[in-house]
Amino acid sequence: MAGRIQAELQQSRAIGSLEEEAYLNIQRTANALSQRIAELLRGHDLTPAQYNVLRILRGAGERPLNASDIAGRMITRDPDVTRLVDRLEKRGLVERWRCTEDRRVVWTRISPAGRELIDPLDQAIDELHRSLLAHMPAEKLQTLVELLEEARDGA
Amino acid sequence: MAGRIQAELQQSRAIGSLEEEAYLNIQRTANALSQRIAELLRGHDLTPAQYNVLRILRGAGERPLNASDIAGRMITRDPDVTRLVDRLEKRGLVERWRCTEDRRVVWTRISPAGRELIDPLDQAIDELHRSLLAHMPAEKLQTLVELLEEARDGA
DNA sequence: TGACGATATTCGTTACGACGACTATCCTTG
DNA sequence: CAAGGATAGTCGTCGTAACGAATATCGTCA
Repeated sequence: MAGRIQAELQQSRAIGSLEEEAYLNIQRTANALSQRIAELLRGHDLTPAQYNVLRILRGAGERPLNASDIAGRMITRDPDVTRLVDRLEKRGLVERWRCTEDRRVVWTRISPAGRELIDPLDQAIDELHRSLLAHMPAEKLQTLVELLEEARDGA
Repeated sequence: MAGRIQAELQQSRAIGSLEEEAYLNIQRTANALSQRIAELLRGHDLTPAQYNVLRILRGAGERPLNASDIAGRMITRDPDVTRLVDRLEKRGLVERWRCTEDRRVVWTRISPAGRELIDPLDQAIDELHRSLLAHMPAEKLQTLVELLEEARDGA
C-alpha cells in the first residue's frame, strides 16, 4: 500500500528508512538550536564562528595560538581561519604578530576589547543553552548525548 | 577543585552544563553526518541544497512549483531559492517559465536531465544514510528520533 | 651548502544562507 | 478606476565553509 502511494507520487524515497529519519532529525534539531544561538550573538555583532574563535583564544590566556591551533579546536580548516581572524583583527578584537623564531607562524591573542566583548556574553549564552533544553529532564539529555556519540561512531 | 582549574585556565565555561554538552553533541553529529552526504554528492557535482531542491521538484511530478513552494519545503528563505534554482537552470537540470495568469510567479519543474542525474543517486544516498547509522539498533534510533523531536520543542 | 620535502599561512574561487531593500504584479477598497 | 497594501520574486551585501593553488619559511640530508 505504501509502495503504491510512493509510486503514484513518484517519491520513491518519500518514506525513507529509520536511519534517514534520524539523520533528518539531527539536522533539523541542530539547525533550530543554532539559529537561536546565532540570534543572540547577532545582537552583539558576532557570528557563531567569531564567538567561537574568541572563546578559544581567551581559553588560551596570555599564550598566543597560531592558525593551526585555532583550526584544530574548531571543525574549520586552516585557510578559513585566516580570514575569520582577519575580521576579528580589523575590529581590534584580537592581536596578531609574526613569530620571530619561526617566521611561518603568526601568533594570535585575544585583545582587551575582545575580552570586554565576550566576557559579559558568557552568562547569556550559558543561560540560553540551558533554557533551550530546560524542558528535558537531565536523564533524557544524558541519553541523548550518549546516543549522539554512538551515532557519530559510524561516520 | 574544578573551579580552581577553570580559574587558572581562564576558561570559566570550559566545563559547561549538560544542556550545553547536548547542544555541542547535536552540532558535531549533524556536521559529521552531513559531511559524508556532501562528499557523496560532490562526486556528482551536486551540493546538498541542490540535490534537495531537485528531489522536491521531482516529488511534485509534472506539477511545477514556485519559489515559495520550494522554500517552504526546505529551511531556506525565498531570496536564496532564486539563486539556488538559477544555478540548476544554468545547468539545464530544471525548467522555469513565468506564469501567465499571475505574472508574479515563476514556475519551476525538474527537467529530464535533472531526473537522469538524481534518479541513480537515490539508491546510493539511501544506502549511505543506512550505513552511517547501521551500527545502531532500531530501538536506539527510535529513541534518538524521539529525543531530538522533544529537544526541538523548546526552540 | 643546496636541493627537497614538510609546515604555516595566504589567496582565488564557488556556493550557501542570512540580512535588507527593491521591483513587478496583483488585489482590495474606497 | 485609482491608491494603497499584499504578494512573488529579484538584487546587493556580508560571512562562512568548502575546494585547490600559491607563497614563504623551515628542517634535513646528501
